[in-house]
Amino acid sequence: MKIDPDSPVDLSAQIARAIRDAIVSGDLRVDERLPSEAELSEQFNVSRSTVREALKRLGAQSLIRTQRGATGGAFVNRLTYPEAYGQQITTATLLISMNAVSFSTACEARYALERACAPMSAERRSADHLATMRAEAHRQAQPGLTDEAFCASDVAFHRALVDAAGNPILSYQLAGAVEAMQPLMNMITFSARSRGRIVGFHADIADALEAQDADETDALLAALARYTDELAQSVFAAREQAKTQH
Amino acid sequence: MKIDPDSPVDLSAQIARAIRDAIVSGDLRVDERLPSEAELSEQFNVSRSTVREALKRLGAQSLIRTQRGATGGAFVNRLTYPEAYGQQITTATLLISMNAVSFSTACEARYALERACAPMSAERRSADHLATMRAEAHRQAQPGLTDEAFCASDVAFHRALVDAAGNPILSYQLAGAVEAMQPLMNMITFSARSRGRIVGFHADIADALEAQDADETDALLAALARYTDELAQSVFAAREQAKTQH
DNA sequence: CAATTTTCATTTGTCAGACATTTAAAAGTC
DNA sequence: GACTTTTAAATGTCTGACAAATGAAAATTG
Repeated sequence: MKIDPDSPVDLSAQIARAIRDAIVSGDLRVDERLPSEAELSEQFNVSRSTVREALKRLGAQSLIRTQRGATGGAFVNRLTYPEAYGQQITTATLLISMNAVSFSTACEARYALERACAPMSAERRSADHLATMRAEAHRQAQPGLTDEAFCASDVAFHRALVDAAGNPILSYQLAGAVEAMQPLMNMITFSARSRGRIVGFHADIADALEAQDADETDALLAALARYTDELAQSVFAAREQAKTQH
Repeated sequence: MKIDPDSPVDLSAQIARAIRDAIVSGDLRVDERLPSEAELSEQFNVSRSTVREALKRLGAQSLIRTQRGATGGAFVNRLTYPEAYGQQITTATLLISMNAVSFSTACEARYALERACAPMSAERRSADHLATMRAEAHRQAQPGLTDEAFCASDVAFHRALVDAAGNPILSYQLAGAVEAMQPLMNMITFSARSRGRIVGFHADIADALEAQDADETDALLAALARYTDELAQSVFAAREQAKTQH
């Protein structure tokens, strides 16, 4: 762990890097306690504040957790799936919103990834996953649902579909793609008719999964992808026209 | 932006949260300058060190960047694709290494996702992508290549395949899946014979993409997935046997 | 002796004030 | 006008202090 005080890079960034490397390389094991802030500041020959700033950086990436008190300190954190999901979702959401990603691009990516799960989901789907999907489809058919609630239920449906594949790495990867679409989906107002179509797709997908029919599931997802994109395009076009007339 | 000094949550975490929310909600726009540390410490009624720790947290997530000097300060950072790739890769790598994810699970996820790209890659592949893939396949055939170099080239090949789909969101999502596999792949020693098979697959995939044959590409990727997993299983089994004999 | 309470040392969280360094704009100089 | 110097503002770092949490050891009590 070498630190260069004359580097143009902040000391706290260098220290964070050194500790991160130690974690990634396995030098520091999960749940192992790091030296106290005072010890670290002595080791690296910097002030305690600088060490603290480095530790905050690592904490923000869920690489460490800290605990106060006598036996407290900073511990190497086991990155859990929920934590990784969360990071994945915020990153993907920001990436999309800050880079003017088009609806079509995001939609294409999302459904391509979902279709990658379809064969495994069809093979391994449990009764639990099917029940969740049917419950969400039922919720979506309720009248008086706000667009936000409809989209949230849509996300829940698709997450169940992905989770049904029984591969946690896939679920983690897909979490970002599915959830990050929600802000874009929320831009659309769904008519009763379009909601009806989507719910129909969802019911058919649940049926296909129950029948363990991978090809049918894939075809339905492809059709749903096409319909979603067409719907969005027509909504955007209508909005554009209203603007020019106005 | 409300801060509660009596909350069990650290003040710096609360402040980071408040600023992050302002960024995500669009209250703070890209490249907009945040108030100076002194101003923030007055606004939130905390010391400058606490504000600084909050800013370091945000910096670690690439949400802000800081600049020294008269016109310096903290600015809302536009999350670029390379930055997002990097975060995605470290998170995915740590998730796999810290949670004892099996080779089979990671391999299945990776190839399922890659196959999701295949139809688009076949349709849109450019001469550039094909050239990259052929160059990497050629490199992989060179004798005397270390296992690490072989794996690195393998990653480069597959990233070109993914990038050929021409969907940046897909590329971003797949970066994690492909790169995070590398440490696992590095655990395998590739015999000349198995390298030959893999290079053969790569050449065939490049051919199929050039011919814009999506079905053939998909079939080859599926076969490569199967071969990779079998290879890993036999390597692990051999190692296990050697251990018990020893 | 066992259970409870108290004390205490350790560690992180926060604060205040100082100085160093960087940077661009303003002021001065030729 | 072009160049140099000064200056002000901002982040980066350091020092020293106190608050708060927390578990372990010590003291107390029944």
